[in-house]
Amino acid sequence: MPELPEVETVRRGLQPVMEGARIAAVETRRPDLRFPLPHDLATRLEGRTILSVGRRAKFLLLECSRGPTLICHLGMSGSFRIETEVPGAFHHPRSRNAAHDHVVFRLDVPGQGDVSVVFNDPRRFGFMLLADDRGEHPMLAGLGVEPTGNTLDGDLLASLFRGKKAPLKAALLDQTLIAGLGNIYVAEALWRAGLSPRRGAQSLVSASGVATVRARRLAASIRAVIADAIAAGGSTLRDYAQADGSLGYFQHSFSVYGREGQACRKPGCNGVIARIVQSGRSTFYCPVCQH
DNA sequence: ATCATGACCTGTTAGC
DNA sequence: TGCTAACAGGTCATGA
Repeated sequence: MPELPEVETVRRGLQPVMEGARIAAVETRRPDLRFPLPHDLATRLEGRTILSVGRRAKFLLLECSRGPTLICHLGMSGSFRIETEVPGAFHHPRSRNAAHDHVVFRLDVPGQGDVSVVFNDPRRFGFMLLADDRGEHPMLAGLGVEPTGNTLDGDLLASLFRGKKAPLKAALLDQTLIAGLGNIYVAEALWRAGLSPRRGAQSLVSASGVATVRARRLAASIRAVIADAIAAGGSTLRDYAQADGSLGYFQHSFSVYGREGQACRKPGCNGVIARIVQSGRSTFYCPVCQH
């Protein structure tokens, strides 16, 4: 489900409640998600104060007092919801299915009293890990650059793609190169850049190793689509919702994702969006204006 | 090393 | 209407 913009949206929803809160208790309703939950999850976290709610790529990072950092990944179907003890309070769209509530954080929130943050994940592709006391973990060590901010430019993209035989689609999904893009935003970025997902990644590098105009265009497109999606609160597919229950609306801005058979939205282009499979995943693109 | 594929799970939807 | 197959935003382990 969640790519970087969705995880960032979740982070922003959790931050006002979790940051500064004391973890009173951690309840785990099953021993594992994608990986076994840390056996000492509760004992390491209970009694600690959450110092910050951060994000790296698609990982949420809860940095706690006196050491531990909880690393959370939402996988495909993970979500958090915030529950206050007020009767009749708002119902999160996913709270219907409490069978998939796997981890509950009981928090003591200054000024708000008792609040629970519940992790729900039907497919259980999500996971939670504990980093060491420096906030480091092998799962984070190999991650590439963030596509936010202005770090990612044509030159950096060219250096990442040098010698890469993989198609652009696969290279952009590679979290060790750029960290945080997923199936939706790769498709959208390539459409904005007018580049075919089938084009070899190394074709964006000139013979001398310098960024081509295509590399610059793609870097700009990636940054723009990620920034736009974050500003829109991410994309809400199916009934996925943010921690506060509200819905993102970037899905209304999709140019290619999920639009097979529909007209290309590029002004003046008469193409029809196609769907192909690359690396076992759907790729949507316009065969007319993306080369 | 690099790349593509299958596996992991459940829920929803498209199609017969 | 009901059953089945395909598909879903991610990542890891495998084998070519």
